[in-house]
Amino acid sequence: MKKDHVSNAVIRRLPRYFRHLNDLHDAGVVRISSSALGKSLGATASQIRQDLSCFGEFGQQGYGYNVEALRDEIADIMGLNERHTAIVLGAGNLGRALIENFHFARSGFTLTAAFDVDPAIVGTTIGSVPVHHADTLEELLSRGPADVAVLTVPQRAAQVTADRVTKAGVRGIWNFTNIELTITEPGVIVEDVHFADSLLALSYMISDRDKGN
Amino acid sequence: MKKDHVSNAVIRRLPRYFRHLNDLHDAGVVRISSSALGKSLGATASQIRQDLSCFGEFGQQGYGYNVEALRDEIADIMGLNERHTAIVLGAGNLGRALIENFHFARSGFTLTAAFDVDPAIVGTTIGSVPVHHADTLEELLSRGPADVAVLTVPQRAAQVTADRVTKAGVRGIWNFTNIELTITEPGVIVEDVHFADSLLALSYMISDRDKGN
DNA sequence: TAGATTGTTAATCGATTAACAATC
DNA sequence: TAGATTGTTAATCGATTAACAATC
Repeated sequence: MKKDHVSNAVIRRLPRYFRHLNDLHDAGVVRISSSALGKSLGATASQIRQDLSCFGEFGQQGYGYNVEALRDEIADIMGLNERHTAIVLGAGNLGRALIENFHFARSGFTLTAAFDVDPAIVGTTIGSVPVHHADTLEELLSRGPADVAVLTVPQRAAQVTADRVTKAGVRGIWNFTNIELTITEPGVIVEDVHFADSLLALSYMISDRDKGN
Repeated sequence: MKKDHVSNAVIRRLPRYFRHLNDLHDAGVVRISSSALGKSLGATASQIRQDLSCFGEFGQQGYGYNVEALRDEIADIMGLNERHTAIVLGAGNLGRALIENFHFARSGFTLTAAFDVDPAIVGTTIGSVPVHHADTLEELLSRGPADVAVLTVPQRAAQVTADRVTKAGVRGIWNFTNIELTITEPGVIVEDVHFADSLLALSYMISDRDKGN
């Protein structure tokens, strides 16, 4: 039974299901049961069935799930077929690395442009993505809007840039700065990729906490 | 009352507390109550007090918390003062971007070396970090071990490299590849930074799910 | 002292797991 | 048909929130 609200925990598991089903498909697996899928993912069969039931009924009693069909369903649920577009704000090291190496298309995104202020790179092309001057952001977005802005600007420019780009109609910000963004525009989603938080969590987990006791 | 097991949810919130307390400290704030802290973080006072109580008693009735002292306590809890070391495996675009831009020291880490197979960069230095040939990984780690390996190699090299480096005594892997690593060495922690998962979650959240209904 | 705020215990809420009738 | 496995309802578990006595 389709749910109208899906919890964040479920949403975060979808990409993993997708990735795993892709691997299974590539390996030639045609069908899989929730318990087999659960075993290979380190989850319970119950959880997988519950998760999927948020979106519809994709299995068949006595058979399980068709790997390819389920993968395609999950892709569709995640919006992979909606031809989302993205722009990169800040074509420094990280921005450049993402443009050159991250496969946006595999997540259903088309990278249409990058923006920077450095005269040395404005006007150039990274991969096949043109780098425009940040001053032209609003103008270019008014002509061709983008769904998501990849925020890879320096910390100090993060909030201002986020303000500009949300005002210009972007619906999501993929935030690689370590800044906690404040969004005034309603309905805009911020997805944080806080490297430092991640490394600190790892630091905690490898630390010797029992020194004293 | 100190807990011996701390839930993952709590651990993931610590870096955010730390960051926020740092900002407050920089802004000259000396003391703060759990309710004020909660308000500015978008959390309940209860949650903050519960979270902190996992590690000890850092507040004072009628007063609240000393911002600097609490920040330092949290830093210590996360292992920021343990002088952890890290190496980077794979000095391509992403590895290079991390070396040049990510402030490892702010998370308590010292970057001691990078490794790659590309003869064009082996022997060079990125920032102040020397790039060694991957063949010398075991030898160099046996002389000077590292706590964490930053895994920024190509997908196909991910599992083999993880195997090598865990065998060589690394205790944590900061995994930037999109591979689900299998770790045989006991006690090794993998912290995944799955860009694609993050972007897909964002894709889901900005998608029009009500098209049909 | 009076007011404020802690740490902790109890209550609630939500997410995960188990159980099972339905059915391929 | 018999066995397998689903989708869903119920039970359990864990995490968040509320309440409050202790006390600075």
